[in-house]
Amino acid sequence: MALESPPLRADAQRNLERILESAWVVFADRGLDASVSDVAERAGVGTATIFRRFPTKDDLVAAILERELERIRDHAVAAAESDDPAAALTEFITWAVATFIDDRCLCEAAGGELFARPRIEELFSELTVAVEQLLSRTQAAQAIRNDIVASDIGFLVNAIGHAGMALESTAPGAWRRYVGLILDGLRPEGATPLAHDPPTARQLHESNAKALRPGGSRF
Amino acid sequence: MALESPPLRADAQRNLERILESAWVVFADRGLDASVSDVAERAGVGTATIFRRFPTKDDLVAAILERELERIRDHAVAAAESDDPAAALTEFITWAVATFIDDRCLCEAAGGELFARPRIEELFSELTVAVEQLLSRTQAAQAIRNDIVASDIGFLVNAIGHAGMALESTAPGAWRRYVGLILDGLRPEGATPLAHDPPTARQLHESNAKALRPGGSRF
Amino acid sequence: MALESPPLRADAQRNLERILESAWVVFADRGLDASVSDVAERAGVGTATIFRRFPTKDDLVAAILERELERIRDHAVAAAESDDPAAALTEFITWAVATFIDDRCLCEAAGGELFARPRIEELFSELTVAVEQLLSRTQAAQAIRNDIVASDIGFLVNAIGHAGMALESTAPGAWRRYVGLILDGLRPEGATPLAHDPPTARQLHESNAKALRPGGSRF
Amino acid sequence: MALESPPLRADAQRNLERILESAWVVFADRGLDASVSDVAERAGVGTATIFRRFPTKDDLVAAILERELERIRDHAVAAAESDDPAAALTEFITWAVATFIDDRCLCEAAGGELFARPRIEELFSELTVAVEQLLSRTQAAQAIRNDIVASDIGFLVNAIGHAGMALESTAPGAWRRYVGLILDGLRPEGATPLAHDPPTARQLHESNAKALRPGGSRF
DNA sequence: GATGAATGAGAATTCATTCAT
DNA sequence: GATGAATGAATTCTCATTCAT
Repeated sequence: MALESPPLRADAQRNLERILESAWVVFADRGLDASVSDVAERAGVGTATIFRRFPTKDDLVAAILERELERIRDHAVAAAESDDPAAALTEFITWAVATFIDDRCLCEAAGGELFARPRIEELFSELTVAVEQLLSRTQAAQAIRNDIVASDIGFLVNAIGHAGMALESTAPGAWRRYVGLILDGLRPEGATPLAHDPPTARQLHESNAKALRPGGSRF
Repeated sequence: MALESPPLRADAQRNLERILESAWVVFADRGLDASVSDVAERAGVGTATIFRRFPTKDDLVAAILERELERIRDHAVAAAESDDPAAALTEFITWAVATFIDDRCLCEAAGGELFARPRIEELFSELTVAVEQLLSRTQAAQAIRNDIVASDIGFLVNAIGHAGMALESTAPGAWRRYVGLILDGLRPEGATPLAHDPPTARQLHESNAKALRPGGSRF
Repeated sequence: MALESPPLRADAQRNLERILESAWVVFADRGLDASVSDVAERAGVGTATIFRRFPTKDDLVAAILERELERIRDHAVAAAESDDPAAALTEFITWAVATFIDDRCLCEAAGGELFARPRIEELFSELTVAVEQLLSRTQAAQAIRNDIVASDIGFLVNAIGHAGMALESTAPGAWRRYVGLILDGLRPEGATPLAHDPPTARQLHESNAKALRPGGSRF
Repeated sequence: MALESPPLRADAQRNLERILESAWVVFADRGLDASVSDVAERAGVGTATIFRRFPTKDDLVAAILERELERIRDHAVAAAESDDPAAALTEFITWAVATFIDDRCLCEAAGGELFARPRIEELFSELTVAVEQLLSRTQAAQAIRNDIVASDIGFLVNAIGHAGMALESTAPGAWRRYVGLILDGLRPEGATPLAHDPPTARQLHESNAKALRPGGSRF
């Protein structure tokens, strides 16, 4: 993620990748309560090897989140440049929810205190800019109501993604139903005034830190 | 939580109530990661007293959930009998989301393996019946699209409630915005066909058991 | 140490005493780097039992220090009331050095950050008052130079005690030689003006916290 | 620390010097609990480079101690040849205490098992000879009591140095007060017979090995 | 019946030392 | 010859649950 002065040695690079890959699988699968030992075992390394690269468990989780957020941002940027913004918006929201559903880690960390980290804030901000642009173009095409802002999309993706994930094992794909419902609600036709201002992007990711984990890190 | 043959002694009954009350406050406030000792301390009893009534922590949490579900079911039943089903539905959804937001316990447990317990399944089933009835009457009044079923309401309340809770500390009340959006999506006007069948009530609460806690209880 | 509202149960009291006794032996013997597990093993209890009474290892060590400081204070108070203050001062210093030598724990903790705890500060302050009184009476009898204050005695006891402890295994009792030397230096005859003001009592025990453990607790 | 057959390559020599310099700074500053990695980082070398030259951390610390002891011995030798032995003795003691206070490494290692190493024993012995000579000349001038031997000076410097170091952060320079007191105690006037024979030089540095670190190396 | 004490099984994290490049 | 990566053994501390009083 960051620029390491000397490029990592070949074997270390391999291990680092195995660690990230394992952490991604383990945390996506079992959630953030999974232990670092679980990650280490899957990666075939000792726990100390992980702690060498990632001084705390939070650092490891943050690294995974960064990769995920980079993917999401990239997707949003591409969507913002699409010829058909309305279709691109629909596709982006659907894809983003699917991404949440695939990754418990993303889902559980969403809005948590990890989002206060500079790099993550930065990515989040870039993501917000891209979505804002996508929304503007869609609104210009009158394909979405005008009172919607980027943080609304963030909220809804998180909400549907989180709840949809739980449903995935017994009713796979059911989440698509709710994405459809949300999209219907976002259309300009029949829109009624909304009861509250949208949260700012900062409110969206700063909040939960205190709400969900009053005593500090959950770990 | 079946009835024990001999009715509880007066002091035991008092203790039981204090335990439930304390557990409700503590878990609603600090989430399910709060320790049993915290509950015991607030209730002014020893931990062993709690474990006598509730063999495991899960049993205690389940008892709380039952009480919450009873309240929600009662509210739904009343709504189902309202003279103005459309208004009653709106009010019920709003109230239910607010209830989720007020109660971290409900929020964190929603859809988890605790929902597989018989008594909770039963309550859930009663709740489903009431909501189904409320929906039918609203649909008869053409105030809501016809492809919506009770489990959809359950899903959406859970989704908005969970995500809204996290937002509550920095953007209090912002969740009302999303309730409004959902309600717009539920209106018959401009509805587009949905991509997937709704989950069954059973799917809605059975699923997450495995999805969220593959390794058994989180505790 | 503190006043517990309900007196401990008989077995718990026994365990608590075994824990304190074991901790005293282990820390006195092997120093503060000894692990809590070592203490637990010697006490015949699990580590969690120790952490139940003493939330952190520091708390356990502090409890031991309190007991030691109480003994030292009591001794000082008795000395201050002696009929022969000069003899009492000599005896007190000798006894205090011997106490240091017997207890690595006292020796290593002396002046550390544990001394910032209220109860320990309080005991230290009481000790200081008693020594001050003992000194005044001895000075009135012209048996000790007038420029000596209580913190000087504290410093010297600590210095000779610490260095003497190391010597104890190969030259047992050799420390008495240096107590004698110090006492000669404290006599009024031939005293030359001292190069520096004495530290205050606070300086004496506040200092080392930062000097010796810049990164926080040593543990 | 014997001479390796082939003289070191130029770069290796440079590295060795940087390691020693860094270790001296780091250990003097942060104490012996500082990690080998810290030393390596400051030296700009890998940890393995350190362990190539110094098979264990103790070996590295010993190397530092040797350099310090060499300095102290040199100072003592110079003092022993002074024209004014009494003044030279005072100056030497003062300087030695200051040296202890400046160097946590020296202070923490003093008397520990590292002093059992041949090269350190040798240096210690040379130091003892020089101090003995300085003492003899001072005693001949009747400027110091006759019952004082070199190991006494060692003990006292260690004692005042160690305790003084802790005081340095809040009462800088206060140690000079105690050097003065000690010097008063060393004067022939008013000397009373001492209670114990002096330790031998060997006792002075062999002892602590067992006293302070019964379980082997602290590291 | 009720209590608080005891515990065992982890969890994160650190560090001296060894090994592959 | 030098490097940084890897590791295993410790250490402090937590918590659901069981037991003795």
